[in-house]
Amino acid sequence: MLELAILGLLKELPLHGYELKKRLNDSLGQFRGVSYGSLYPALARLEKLGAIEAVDPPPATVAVFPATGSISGEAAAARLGLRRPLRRGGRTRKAYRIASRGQALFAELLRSDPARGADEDRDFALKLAFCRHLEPAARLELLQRRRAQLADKLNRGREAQAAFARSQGAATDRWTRALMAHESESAERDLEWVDSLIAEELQGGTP
Amino acid sequence: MLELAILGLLKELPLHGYELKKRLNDSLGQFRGVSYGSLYPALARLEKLGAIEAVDPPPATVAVFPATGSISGEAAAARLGLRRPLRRGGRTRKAYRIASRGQALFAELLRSDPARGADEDRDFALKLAFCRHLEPAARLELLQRRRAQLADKLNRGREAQAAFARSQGAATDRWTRALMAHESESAERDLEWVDSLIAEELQGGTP
DNA sequence: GTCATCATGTAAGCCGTTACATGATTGC
DNA sequence: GCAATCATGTAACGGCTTACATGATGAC
Repeated sequence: MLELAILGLLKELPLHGYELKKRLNDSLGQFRGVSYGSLYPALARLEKLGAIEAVDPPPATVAVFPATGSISGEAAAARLGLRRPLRRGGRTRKAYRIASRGQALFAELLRSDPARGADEDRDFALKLAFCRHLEPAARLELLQRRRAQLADKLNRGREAQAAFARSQGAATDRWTRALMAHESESAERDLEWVDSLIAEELQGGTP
Repeated sequence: MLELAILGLLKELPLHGYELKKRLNDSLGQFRGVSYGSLYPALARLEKLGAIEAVDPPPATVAVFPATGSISGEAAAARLGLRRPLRRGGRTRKAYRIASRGQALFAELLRSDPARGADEDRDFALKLAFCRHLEPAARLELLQRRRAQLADKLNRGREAQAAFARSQGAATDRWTRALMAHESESAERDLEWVDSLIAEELQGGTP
């Protein structure tokens, strides 16, 4: 999952690890708490696979250099092979860009079978955040698989609720009862929401 | 987290690994997909800690022997030290019961700081499922910590939403927009729900 | 000159998954 | 006798967290 997120972010623009971590931390909610100890090894793995490659003139922070100016200067310096320590930021930055194998891997991960168990919500959220890179049919499939997943979850939830109601615990444990009811309601709402996304998708645009 | 769940289940009655897994899988939703490869080592860890101990006459499956009959027979056999292979089930079962250190560990885990990051939802759900074992003040604290956590999440979500709206992506990526909006709504509803639990708690009973 | 921030990495340890090994009992 | 289910474990592997090591730049 981390790989998918990295590839998705690098698909938009080359970034170095530190910046990547910042974006993972505050843009994709699921990666709050991702640490260098997992990010850098993940980058190393992806580089070894040939999915990403170090890009010589790391583009400066977007906000600072708005697409004009010193970037071309850095590119020129890079062409001359200077590779000098960079102005902004400490220790030499190592920016990565996505390679064509990475594009393929990204597409594959985005279509891959949904995670089973506890990660399924996050898995879907991540894929949805990048589903603009899918063609409509694949996007629809993503949504429909999620729909099935939620329907399953709802069924299991209702069964568990019913079983609990039949058991001796139900009388004394109002918290578990409340929890189960709330989880079922949440699943129902998620289901309705996914249905609305599917409906939008089928009529090809915002309603 | 697995330890807490195990202790919580063993607190009600002694169980062997296989049965424990079944209950984890279909009673506690979060442990769908927990495997023997994690369950048995967890039991071994807990046993080494002295939190649980093997109990000699493993009680037969609850539904099969409703609290009368062969259980006392097994207990008698155990007193005689027969320890013969058990009637129901294959390879000799090894049931565990919670020990007093386990009671302490359970209480400690139940009051422990909430997980940070991706696991926070599950962490809370699990603790709520066992919070009947907490005294009212500790239960209230659990709920209030969860409340703070959700308020935080909601703030971060709204910020991310606002940041996204200001960025170039908002125009083209309706899925990310929808995702963020839905996640904020979910967090709001969770917050209201926790508030209702807190209110119930403060007036000391079901409303 | 020193502190905060930027920046990259490694090492130890934990825990979880998958796959494998083993074997008893029940029902057909 | 064979398959399904019950039952317990181990081994290999992967990946994440925490903590540590290192070092440059810019602000004060």
